[in-house]
Amino acid sequence: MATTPRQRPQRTDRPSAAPTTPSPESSASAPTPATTPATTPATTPGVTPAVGATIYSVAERAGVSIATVSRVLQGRAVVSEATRQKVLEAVESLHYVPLGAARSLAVRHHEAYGLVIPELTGPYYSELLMGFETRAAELGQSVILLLANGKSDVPGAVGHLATRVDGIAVLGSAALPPTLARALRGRKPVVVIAGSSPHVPGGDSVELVAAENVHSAEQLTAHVLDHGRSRLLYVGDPDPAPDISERYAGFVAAHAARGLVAAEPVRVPFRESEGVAVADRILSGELEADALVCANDELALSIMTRLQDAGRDVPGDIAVVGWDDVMTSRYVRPGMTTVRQPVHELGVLAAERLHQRVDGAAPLPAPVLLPTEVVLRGSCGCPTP
Amino acid sequence: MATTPRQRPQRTDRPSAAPTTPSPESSASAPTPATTPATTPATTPGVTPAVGATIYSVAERAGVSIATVSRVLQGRAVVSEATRQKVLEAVESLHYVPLGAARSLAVRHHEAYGLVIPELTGPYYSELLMGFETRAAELGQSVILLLANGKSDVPGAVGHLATRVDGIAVLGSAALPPTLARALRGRKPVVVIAGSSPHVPGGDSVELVAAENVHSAEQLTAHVLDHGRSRLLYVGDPDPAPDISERYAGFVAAHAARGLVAAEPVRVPFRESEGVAVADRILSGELEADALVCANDELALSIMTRLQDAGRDVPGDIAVVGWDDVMTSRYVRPGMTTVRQPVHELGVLAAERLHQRVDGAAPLPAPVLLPTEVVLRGSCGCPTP
DNA sequence: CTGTTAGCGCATTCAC
DNA sequence: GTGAATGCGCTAACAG
Repeated sequence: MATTPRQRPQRTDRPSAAPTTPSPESSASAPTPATTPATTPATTPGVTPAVGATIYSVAERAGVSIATVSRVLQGRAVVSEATRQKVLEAVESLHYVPLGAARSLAVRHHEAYGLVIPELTGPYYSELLMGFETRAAELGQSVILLLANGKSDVPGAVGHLATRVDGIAVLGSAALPPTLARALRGRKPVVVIAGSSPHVPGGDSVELVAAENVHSAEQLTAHVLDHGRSRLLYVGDPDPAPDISERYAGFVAAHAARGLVAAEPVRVPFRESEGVAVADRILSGELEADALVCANDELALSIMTRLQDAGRDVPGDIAVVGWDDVMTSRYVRPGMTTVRQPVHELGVLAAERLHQRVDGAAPLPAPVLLPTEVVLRGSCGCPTP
Repeated sequence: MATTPRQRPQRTDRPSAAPTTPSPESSASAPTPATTPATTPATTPGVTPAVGATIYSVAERAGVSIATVSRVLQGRAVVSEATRQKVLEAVESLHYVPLGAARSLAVRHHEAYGLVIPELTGPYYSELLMGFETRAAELGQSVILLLANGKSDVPGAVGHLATRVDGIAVLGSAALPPTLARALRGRKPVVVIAGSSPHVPGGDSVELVAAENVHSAEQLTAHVLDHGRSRLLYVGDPDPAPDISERYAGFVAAHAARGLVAAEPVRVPFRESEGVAVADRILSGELEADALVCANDELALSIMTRLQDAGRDVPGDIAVVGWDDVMTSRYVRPGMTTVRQPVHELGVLAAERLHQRVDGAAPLPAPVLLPTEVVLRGSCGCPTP
C-alpha cells in the first residue's frame, strides 16, 4: 500500500513547493521577483481577486501545516503562542476569509437554520424573526430567511432551503406546513410555529410551538359580553390559519358558556381594505352587531376608523376589539382593546427547539404553548383613563 | 503514474459493490435480507437517520454514475428520458436532499447574500428586507440575515457571515459600515444602503444605494415655513446616521434659502419614550417652537400624541411632521405629514447591485439615489380633507 | 505541540 | 448519452 500518496495538485497561484524543499519562511516569494512584498497580490487594485486565500496559502505563509492553521482559527486545540502569532499574521496579511461551505462539508453541519414565513408586514413577523435570529445567533447558527408570499414555487424554494440548513422553522398560519412536509419528508427537523396539531402532516418529525389562543379568545369575548353586548360578530377567516380558527373556537366557547349561540364568522382576509368593506357592510345595515371581535388589529383598526369617520360612536354604538397589540392600537382613540402575544418568545422558543432537535433530541409530543395577555383599553367599552 | 487510482472508500451504509458486479437494479438490497423493501431505511421510525442519502446512494440505486445523477438534478446536460426517470425514482425513494455545502464547495459560490441591519422594528427594515429577499430569490440567491443590535461582537458576526455568502448588503444608518469594512477588508462585494460616501471607508469595494434625503427634507421644511411657522426645531440625532444628517442638512438649507438660520438639532434617539420626553420639554417651556420637524414618524407620533393629551392643538399651536409614512401616520388625527421613501425598491436595488458585483461588475462610482415623496396630511397645518 | 492524511458530497472535465 | 477521475477547502483522527 505504500503507493504514491495522494498529493494536492499544484494550484496556479501557489508555486510548486516540493516537499524536499523545506524553506521555512516565505517559500511563496521564491518564484516571484522579490520586488513587491507578497502582501499585495498582483491584481488590479480595488478589484477582488478571483480566488481568495485558502487555508493552504495561510499555512504556507506562516510556515506551518494546515492543521495548525485550523487549530488556531477554531481555538480548540492548544497551539504555542509563537506559532499562533505567525498564523494570525498570515491570516491578516492574506486577508484570509475561510470558506464556510468547506467547513460545513467537513463538519457535516450547515450551522444554519431556515425560517419560512409568508411576509413581513406588521410587527408580528418582525418580532418573531427577531426572536428567532437572536436566539439562533446565540446558539452559533445563521438564519436563512424564506418569504413564501409571491414565490411561484414554494415547495421548490423550501426544498432548496432544506439543502443548506440543519433544520427549518415555519409559521403555521398559512398553507405552508403541508407543503413543507411534502417537500421535506421528514429529512430535516421541523418546528411549526403557531400551527395546530391536526393541520400538520408528517407529524413524526415536526414539533409545535404556539401562543395560547382558545382560552384568551374566550376570555376576551366574555369580557365584551360582560359589557352588555349581545350581538357579537367574529371578523376574520378561521379556515386558512390554525390560530385564527382557535380564536374563533374561543369566541364560540364564550357564547356557549352562557347558553348563547355564536354567529358564523365574517370571513375576510387580513387586509385593511377588507376592514373598510366590513365597516361599510355594517353601515349599510347588511351586517348587524353591537360588538366586533376581530381576528387581528389591522382589521379592527380599519373597521373602527371607518365607522368613526361615518359618525358612529365606538364603543358607544359598537364595540371593536382586535388581536396582537400593534403600535397603532395604543395611539388610536379610543385605545384598541386587544390581546398581546409573546411573539418574540415564540421565535426564541422555535430556535431553541430546533437546536435541540438538530442535537438529536426527539420532538416533544405535545405543543409548547405560551401564555397571552388581554389588554383592556377603551374600544371594548371600558372607561378610558 | 498508473498507480492505484484514488478510490472512494466504502461507506458504512453502502455495500461494497465491486466494479465487477454490475447488478443493474437494486444492488443495495443485496446484503440485506430482502424482507422489507429498501425504501425504508433500517432506522427507528420517526427519527431522522444520522446520515442521509448522498449522490452516491442515488446513483447506485438508479444504476447510473454520480455524474448522471448530477446531470438530471441540475437539468443542464441532456440525459435520456429512461435514465432520467430511473434517477428521479431513486431520488424519490431515498428521500434524497442534496447537501448545499458540497455543491457550494464545488461550484465555488455560496449562492447566498448577507443582509446586515440593526433590528426589525417598524416598517422600514421589514420592507427593506422584503425587497431584498424577493429580488435575491429571483436571482437564485438565499439570504442570510444578521441583526446587529444586541450582538456583543458585531465585527465577529460580520466576519462569520462573510464566511458563508458571496456578498453583503448593510444598512448605513448605523455604525455598521466602518466595522464591516474593517471586518471584510474588501474581500467580498459590499453594498451600503442609506449610507453616505464620506462615512464609508474601504471605498473601493463598496457601493452605495440610498433614498434621496437632502432635497425632500428641504422641500418639507420649506412647506412648513410656508405655513407661516418661524420657530422650527429639528428633532433627532444627525450624528450616528448619515440619512438623518442629510435630512438635517435639508432642514438647514430651507432656512438658508430664506436668509434664516436653523436651530441646532434636538438630539434624541429614535424611541417613543424619547418623543414623550421632548414633548414634555416643550410643555414645560424649556423648548420653544411652533413647528417640529422630526427625523422619523415614531418620534413625531409620540410627540404629537403627548402634546395633544396635554391639551395642545396640533397643528394649531404647533405643527409636527415626520419621516417614513408608517401605518400609524395614516390613522392618527390629524394625519401625520411625512415623507415616503421607496424602501422596498431600496432592498431590491441592493440585491441587484450585489448580484452584479458578484458577477464581476465593478462598483458604481456614484451612489444610486431613489426619489422620495412628501405626503401632506393635517399635522403640518394643511387643511384636513 | 505539530504535521500527515483522509475523506466530507458534489460538479465537472475528459474519454468513450 | 454516459462513466471515471479529480478537486473544491476544510476538519479531524492519528501519528509523532
